[in-house]
Amino acid sequence: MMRINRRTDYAVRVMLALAEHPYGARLSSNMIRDIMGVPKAFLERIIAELSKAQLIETFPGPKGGIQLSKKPETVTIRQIWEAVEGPLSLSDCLQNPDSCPLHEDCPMRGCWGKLQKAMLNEMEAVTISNLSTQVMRKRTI
Amino acid sequence: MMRINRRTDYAVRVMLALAEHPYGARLSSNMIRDIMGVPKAFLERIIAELSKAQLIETFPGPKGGIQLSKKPETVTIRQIWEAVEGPLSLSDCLQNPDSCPLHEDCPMRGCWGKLQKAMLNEMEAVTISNLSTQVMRKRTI
DNA sequence: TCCATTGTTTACTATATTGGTAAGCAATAG
DNA sequence: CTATTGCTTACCAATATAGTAAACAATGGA
Repeated sequence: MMRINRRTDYAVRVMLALAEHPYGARLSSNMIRDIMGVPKAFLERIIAELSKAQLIETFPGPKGGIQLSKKPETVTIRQIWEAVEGPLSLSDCLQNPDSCPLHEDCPMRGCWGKLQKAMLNEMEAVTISNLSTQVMRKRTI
Repeated sequence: MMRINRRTDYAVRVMLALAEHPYGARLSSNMIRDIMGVPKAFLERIIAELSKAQLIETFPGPKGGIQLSKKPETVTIRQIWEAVEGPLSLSDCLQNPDSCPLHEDCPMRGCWGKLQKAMLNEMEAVTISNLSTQVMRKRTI
């Protein structure tokens, strides 16, 4: 039914929870779980993936936690997406045309290729800073 | 991993096979299977769905088959998508905000809402006529 | 030093979705 | 009447998803 992955959704929530605090603030995974309602064990794996992609820095131990590794204005949805899912590929045919049963004329490639391009453009245009200021604006009205 | 549904892909192929013949031409499901490489039994179910959505007309019996019920310039990818998958909803939160665990401030709604909008715009902009002329152009070069 | 607190890693599991098959039914042209 | 077409339903295997559990590693402070 073409839904957003729960993991991806959670990953954006994590980044957003961080973006809603002053830059450099360090949050524990328990705080994020409480703010964003993400199951603990699942959350920790997602945090590890965001860390591997260098979108966040993590610190173990008491007073440890998680913080953004770059300014929220520079973190796009696409980056978060790729951190947890890898590059978007709506169809095998797109990255590997040879595998396509309809060969080089495949009209599907144009169809899904354009759709994928539109998605990537949109995901690249939105940063977690955009999203968090939207929330702020809503809250102050 | 967010892939295009095989059913949706096949549905577009069916429509495209029809669009590549003169308007009003009637193709049997076996012909479409051969042209587009879609497994027979699966194909027939997809055809039934396209028929229910009134994108095609079907005729049983010898000399029966399938034909477009409207001009290919007026058939968009979005229509085909919705015929086999129902309306796009990247997240429950989008159609039913009350179900959202993060309530009315949910920043995810903005995020995925914009992405969904971009996808729908793109899918609405592309018709099977567009796609089939692209193929034709490619073939004649 | 030891312990509580944090993140890391791996293995496992239940459920849903996906992609597909099989078989029998219904309509119809000749 | 029969061969040819589409229609419907039930079923199945493989995979992906969402999540749990448990053992582990780092580290700051008493």
